[in-house]
Amino acid sequence: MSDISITLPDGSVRSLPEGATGTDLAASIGRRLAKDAVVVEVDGEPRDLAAPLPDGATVRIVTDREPDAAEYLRHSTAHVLAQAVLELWPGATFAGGPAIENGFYYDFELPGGGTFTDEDLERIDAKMREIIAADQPFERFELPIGEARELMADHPYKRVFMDLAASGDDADGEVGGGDTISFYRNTPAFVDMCLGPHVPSTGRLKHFRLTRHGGAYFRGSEANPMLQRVYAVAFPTKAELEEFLHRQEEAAKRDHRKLGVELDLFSFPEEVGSGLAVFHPKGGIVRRLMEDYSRQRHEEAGYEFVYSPHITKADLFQTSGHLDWFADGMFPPMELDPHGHDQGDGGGEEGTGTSYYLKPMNCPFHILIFRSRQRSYRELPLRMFEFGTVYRYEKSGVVHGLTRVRGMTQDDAHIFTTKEQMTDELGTILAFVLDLLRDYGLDDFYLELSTKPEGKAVGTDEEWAEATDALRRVAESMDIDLVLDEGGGAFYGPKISVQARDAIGRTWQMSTIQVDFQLPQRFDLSYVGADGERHRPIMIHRALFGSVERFFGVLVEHYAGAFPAWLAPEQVRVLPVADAHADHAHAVAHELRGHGFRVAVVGADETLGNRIRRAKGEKLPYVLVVGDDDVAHDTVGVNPRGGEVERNVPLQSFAERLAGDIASKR
RNA sequence: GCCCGAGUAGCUCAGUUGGCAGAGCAGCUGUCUUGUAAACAGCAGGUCGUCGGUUCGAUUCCGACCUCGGGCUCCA
Repeated sequence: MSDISITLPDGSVRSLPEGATGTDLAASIGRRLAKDAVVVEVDGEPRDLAAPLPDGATVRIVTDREPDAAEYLRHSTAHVLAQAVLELWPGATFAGGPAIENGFYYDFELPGGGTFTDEDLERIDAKMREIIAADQPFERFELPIGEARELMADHPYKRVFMDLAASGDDADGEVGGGDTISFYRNTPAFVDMCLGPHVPSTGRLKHFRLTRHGGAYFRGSEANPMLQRVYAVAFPTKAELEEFLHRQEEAAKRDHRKLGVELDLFSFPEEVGSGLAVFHPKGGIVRRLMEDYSRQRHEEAGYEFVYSPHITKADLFQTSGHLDWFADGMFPPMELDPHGHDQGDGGGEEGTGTSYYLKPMNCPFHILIFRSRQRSYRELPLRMFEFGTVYRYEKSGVVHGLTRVRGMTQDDAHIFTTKEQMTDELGTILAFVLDLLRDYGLDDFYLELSTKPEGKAVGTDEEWAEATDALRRVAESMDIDLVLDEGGGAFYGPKISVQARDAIGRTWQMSTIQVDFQLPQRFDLSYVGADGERHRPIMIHRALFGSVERFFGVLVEHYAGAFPAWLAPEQVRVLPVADAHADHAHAVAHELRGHGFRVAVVGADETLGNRIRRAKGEKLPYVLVVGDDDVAHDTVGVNPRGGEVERNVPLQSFAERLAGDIASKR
């Protein structure tokens, strides 16, 4: 029997008997390695450890300490989940179950259209741990498609995957492109169709937790049946699992919906309607400061401020294309004078009066402002800015806190440029947007380029390509990661969106910048060029906050409710130790208010300790305590958020410190 | 919109064979006058999400609707 030679990633070569497997290779190197091995990569292709190695291959042994091991562990654990559910619910069938970020899921159809309950998750978890304790092997085998279909006779969704793959569509990644279909058998009763690879046996799988269950359409389409999905998280080590669960708890504490109530910032009165927020006085201060600073920066950057109404006749949205492409996202129209005569202004069938719509976007109004008179190339780029409140009829299941609402205010601008100016202007806009976001405390970004949405877009391929290229060039010049979002553009043009990572690493879509060749055409916009001829301007849509509401919610979570001094509703609270110090406390407050600071005094009706505790709960930047010493020397005791108490601080030096915090936006 | 779950005091939550509704915190009134994260006492506070049904009687059982949470789809 001849030997085979295997090259390891470090370049060394090992000789093994013919037919040797990854397991053999690992064992020949070391016991520890054999124990930790999860799968092997043969010439870059992942394979089971049990598969024979081909002569001359380069082989990397993936252990559970390496980052890419988690995906294999998750996928294998998904099989255990499927086995558990199929055992617990005789007659159940299963669809797909991929590894995802931090874990995996699996979709099932339970007999009689059943659904999972929270208690079911506990039963499934217990069954999974039995399967893992039994240390069942994952045994691979392959069948021709005909036999594969027979094997999966009771599992129609698996057969759909096979049929799709046979017709060249393996978008789900369930089957692979070969002539045969691979399976993994754990027990005589449980076989799952799968590309693999898998860990050698279920005993390798330990650190998972079932987290949620819910409905999910088969293959993600509303046209398909709804299946029952179970989600789980899974990690190679217990420490990583616990770390993840801990991060989840920390994120829950930052939830802006919870903090919005606790800090008295905003609410969603049921009487008003789903997805419609009201801002309370404290939230109002934060919001006004956010908006004021934005206005100031926009003014400095050459934007002009405009205003437009909340409702308009249907014709405007007919011209803009919104009624053709965005009608699902709009509130139904108000029918005015429904029995009157058609005024000839359109917006309804003959004799049915006029329809008015709540506006879902601000762009048509800004276009009308542009078109209100003849424009010269000397005016371009013309930058119009509005805090424009728009209304969108979001489907009932998607409304979520301030991040997904039905009424929102966009910090919306539309820039009209010549074709020649477009790329420069896009670069200026992107730099402006990133700079401003940094002032709001977000400084970790990546960019996403969204291209033409097939089937729901207006305009020619050439126009789309040109606009997309311009955006790509600008994005690439920023030295920030760029990812492609195929088909994610708006109906009128491609876009760059800025994704920001917050204090605990979650990403949020913030600003969008969209190039639009379409609306200028639809509204027949023009300007007079240096040549005396009429030319078509190009329009750029951009919002920096996205919506003020969403941005507000993101900032609450980013700062965990502890706003930096420049945004804090109350920057300083002065606490007299006893009533005798009340006059001094008020004098201190008066002095600080004179500097423009937001200050309150809370008298000595309660113990000092309790008043401190309340102020800390409200996450104020500074609490000042004044007692006998401070009255005598015109000082204050400074208790800063997240810092040590300082005594006998001269009032003036505290004022300078706070002014510094505010100026630096910290 | 679809699948699942939940709505009890301002907040967090108890409340089972269907029989007059509970706690802590917050609020209000007193007392206490305090040097850095919970002083003491008292009072008040609820159409038990809404509407209908079953019942002698419904917070409790049934139905519809509204709102919220999780998931799918969608999205600023």
